[in-house]
Amino acid sequence: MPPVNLKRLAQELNLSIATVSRALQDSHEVSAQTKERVKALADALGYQPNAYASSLRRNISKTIGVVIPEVNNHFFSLAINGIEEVARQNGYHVLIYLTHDDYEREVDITQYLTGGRVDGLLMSVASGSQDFGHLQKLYASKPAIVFFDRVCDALNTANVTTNDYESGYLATKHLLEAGCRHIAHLLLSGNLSIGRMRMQGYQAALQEHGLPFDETLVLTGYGDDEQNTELITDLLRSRPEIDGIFASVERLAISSYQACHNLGLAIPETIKIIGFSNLGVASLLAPALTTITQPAYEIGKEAARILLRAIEKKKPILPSQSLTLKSELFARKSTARG
Amino acid sequence: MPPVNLKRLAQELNLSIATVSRALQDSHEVSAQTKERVKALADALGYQPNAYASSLRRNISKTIGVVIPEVNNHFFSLAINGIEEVARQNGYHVLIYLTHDDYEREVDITQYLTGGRVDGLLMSVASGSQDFGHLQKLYASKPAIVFFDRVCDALNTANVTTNDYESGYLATKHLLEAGCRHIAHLLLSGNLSIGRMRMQGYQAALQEHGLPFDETLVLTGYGDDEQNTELITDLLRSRPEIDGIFASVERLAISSYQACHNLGLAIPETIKIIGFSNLGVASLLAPALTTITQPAYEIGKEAARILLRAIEKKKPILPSQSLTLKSELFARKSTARG
DNA sequence: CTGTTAGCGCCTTCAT
DNA sequence: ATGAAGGCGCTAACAG
Repeated sequence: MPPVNLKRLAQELNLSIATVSRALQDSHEVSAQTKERVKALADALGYQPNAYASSLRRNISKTIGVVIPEVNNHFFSLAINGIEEVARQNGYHVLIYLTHDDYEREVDITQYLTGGRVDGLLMSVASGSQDFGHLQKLYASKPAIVFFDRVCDALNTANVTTNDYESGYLATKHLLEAGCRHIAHLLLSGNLSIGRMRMQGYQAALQEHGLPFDETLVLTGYGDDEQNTELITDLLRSRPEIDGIFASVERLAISSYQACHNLGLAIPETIKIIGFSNLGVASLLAPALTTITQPAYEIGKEAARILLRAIEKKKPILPSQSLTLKSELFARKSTARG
Repeated sequence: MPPVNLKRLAQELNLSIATVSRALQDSHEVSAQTKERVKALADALGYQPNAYASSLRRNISKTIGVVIPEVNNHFFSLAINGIEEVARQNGYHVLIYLTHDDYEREVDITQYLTGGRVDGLLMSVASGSQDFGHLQKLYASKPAIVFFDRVCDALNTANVTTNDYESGYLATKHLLEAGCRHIAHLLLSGNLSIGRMRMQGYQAALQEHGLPFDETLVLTGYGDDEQNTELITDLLRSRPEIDGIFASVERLAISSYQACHNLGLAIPETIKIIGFSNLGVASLLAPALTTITQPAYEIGKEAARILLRAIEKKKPILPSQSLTLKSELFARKSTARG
């Protein structure tokens, strides 16, 4: 059973390979009749063009890469959802790579990608990355790159982000207006642009309300959830004046919730918690926490759109194409009873 | 600036393309000295082999595809984690495709994949799929396939699953032994093997305890969470004798939790809930629900291992390589106070 | 040990 | 409207 390729089709139809190729591409310079014959046989035999031959010849792979820290995270999985959607609609394939927030892996991965395997790249940088040499090298090697959420300002390309500064500001203001006066701020280690932005918003809101910025109310968490719960529990125990918590990451909001639970502190009566969340856990808890939700799905879609447009038009991506989408604040649903 | 390919390296070194190629592959038939020279220059110029040329020539793509319903789901995202891990360790790339549990899309996707783009495939079938013609066609067209979690028995290949029947049985037994006598069972529509197995376990446990199987206690939910919460609320209102719920899917467990909350039914005093969950939400709630957790990460890893081994050895995958991993039951953590 | 040759399957001038 | 021929970058069989 010979393979089904252009040669095979050509032989069976007594045509040249070139004609068959053109017919399948709906070229104007092929008679309608021939087109029909060709397509009919192609269908019958289930012809599928060899993607690699085509890529090699045309120097286009119709494939994009997605490099993110992890997928087991509502934000990123929703983003992938959006990316896959846009890619599929445009006939693109999606390669996925996970860095696990590890700098070494990120470097490794970017090296694979230097080989023309992808036409473009969507990236959210690992929290551990301080040096961006690997990204610069990758960038120099061709593929279009769009960053989303966790961006790298060292490259001259577009970013799709959310209004992190403003969100941090609004979250804190929300707590202040609800009467909180001693608001702890929780964030993750690593020097992500995101964390910095949110924290600046937090500081701005405090300042606007004439409250001092107390560094000892800022807690930096790590990877392990249980450990974070411990840290927060300790903080709450030693600082009983704390009446509000602003968690810059969903997992820290959950840990806060559990810490309060462990200490028997009523939410929201004694302590109010507001945390970033992406249709994840925080809004399902009882009592539900107030959350700030990033439009993750839309972020993925928009980032993919910018990337694909640039690829199709063969134009470089400009920083001016960057987009900032708005996060939304969801106040706790009243836990209706009856 | 000419491109960095074998030709370029060969020219600069006054060697033939073949020798350069062999040197970069550490072939035994190249002098150590030449190897050094070649590698040095390759490094200096940042040579990266063109993946597509190599794939075309060798008819091997070092790429696998993952076809799953969705990624925004703890089970699948953990599984991808495992898959990506194993793939990366073996130098494979991972293409991802989402069906959104839609039969049409699944058919579309399997058609793309018939073109030799991937060496193998990991799949969890869409819940809507009744006809497996597309899978049979795909299977006939070459690539190795391993199913995980949601399998398709129509193909003669390996499956990686969990002990669904046993889990359903144990979950129900757990409730029975805790004193429940009227246990509702919640599952999703679609005729997935998984749902059937778990339900059978449920029935077996009831029978063993001499309780009748009451069809009116079985509720089939749909895609929308809020709607499901409504359905469950109605069920609980109209059947106040219900004292236990076995949810075959995490989202239904959450909906049950919220329905109880809405009705003011105490968990676990009035109603005990046990639900499948994958390090997701259910165990974080307060009170925490008892959960059955599938080893999703391990499932992904094992499925990928079976697949890659078969690809590397160029041997077909046999049903006898199927694996059944065990789910674990986690009783609710005592919500420690103080 | 190294070089020459011949494709993998496809697309694209150039010729007819 | 069709065909013939060359080559994308790489590998592998066959010489020497």
